[in-house]
Amino acid sequence: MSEGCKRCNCRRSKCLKLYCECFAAGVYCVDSCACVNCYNKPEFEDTVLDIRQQIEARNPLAFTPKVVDNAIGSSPNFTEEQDLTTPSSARHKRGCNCKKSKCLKRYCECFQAKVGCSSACRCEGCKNTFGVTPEPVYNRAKRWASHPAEKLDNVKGAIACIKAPGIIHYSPTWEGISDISKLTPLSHPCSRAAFSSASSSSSAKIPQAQLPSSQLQPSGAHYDIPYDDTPEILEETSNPTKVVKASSPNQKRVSPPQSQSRLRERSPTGLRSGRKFNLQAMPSFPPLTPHRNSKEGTNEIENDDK
DNA sequence: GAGTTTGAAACT
DNA sequence: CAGTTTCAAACTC
Ligand SMILES: [Zn+2]
Ligand SMILES: [Zn+2]
Ligand SMILES: [Zn+2]
Ligand SMILES: [Zn+2]
Ligand SMILES: [Zn+2]
Ligand SMILES: [Zn+2]
Repeated sequence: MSEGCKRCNCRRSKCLKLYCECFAAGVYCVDSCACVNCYNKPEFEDTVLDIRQQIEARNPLAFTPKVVDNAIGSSPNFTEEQDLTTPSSARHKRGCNCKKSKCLKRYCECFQAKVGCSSACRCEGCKNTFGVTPEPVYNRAKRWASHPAEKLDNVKGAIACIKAPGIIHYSPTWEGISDISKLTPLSHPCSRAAFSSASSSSSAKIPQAQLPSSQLQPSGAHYDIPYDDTPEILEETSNPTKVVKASSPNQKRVSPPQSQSRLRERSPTGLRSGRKFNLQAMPSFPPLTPHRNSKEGTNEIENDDK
């Protein structure tokens, strides 16, 4: 069983857009992926990183975990273990925008992540019950901040629009405020896949700068995100042998998206080669957003026709 | 397996 | 920022 867990099945994104689950997760595609024209491979590391940065520039949180657990650091409760009977205070940072699924199918990212909807969600007719009353626990309904967001449309028989737990802070995008990064409880079905936290050596932990004072920033400028989560994403392979790179056999680093004119098929356009440097022995992938490079030029990808 | 539905991501 | 298009997964048959 279990053949390799199949991953993505992209056909037109070259696995270089967030449409690709692998790319979005910050990992390279694997053999079990059924993608076509995949550039999300180590051989195209340069391109992958370049595109990643472009997307990241557009949305700094693009590669941030979509779901975060608000409970962490929430209360001084050191209970730490919440056992498995917690209502899961985790929530989707950007929320969903479901219109027809009522957040009861996997079309809904909240549902798929098994987390309750929150005020960040703009779903209609939400019936998602995750995050609330996980079980018959003696837990009183904590006041979930049910958000009145939803229009009062006709409620077909009482609705239980439960949304977000009280921890929700109203914010333009609280997605930025809580980045605790901790989630993805997904157990990787596949054997090895993402990393698991390198524990190993001690030293190193990059505390990174932290803004001591308040970081409350209502709206306004997006100077820098409040905190950058720690999205470490790595990937399988641990190639003990050597780093890829340098070798550059005959691969053509190409860059795909150069904005190919809107002509059908993205035209091959010219290539722009630039240079980028980065990387340091990465286990596998994109480091994340630890540093920001000014710009990178880049390469091009071969685009294929339709 | 093909075909439809769905909502995020991308684009305008 | 909203409207539209594109995309790949979830779902249905
Ligand atoms: Zn893909
Ligand atoms: Zn893949
Ligand atoms: Zn791929
Ligand atoms: Zn939803
Ligand atoms: Zn939701
Ligand atoms: Zn919902």
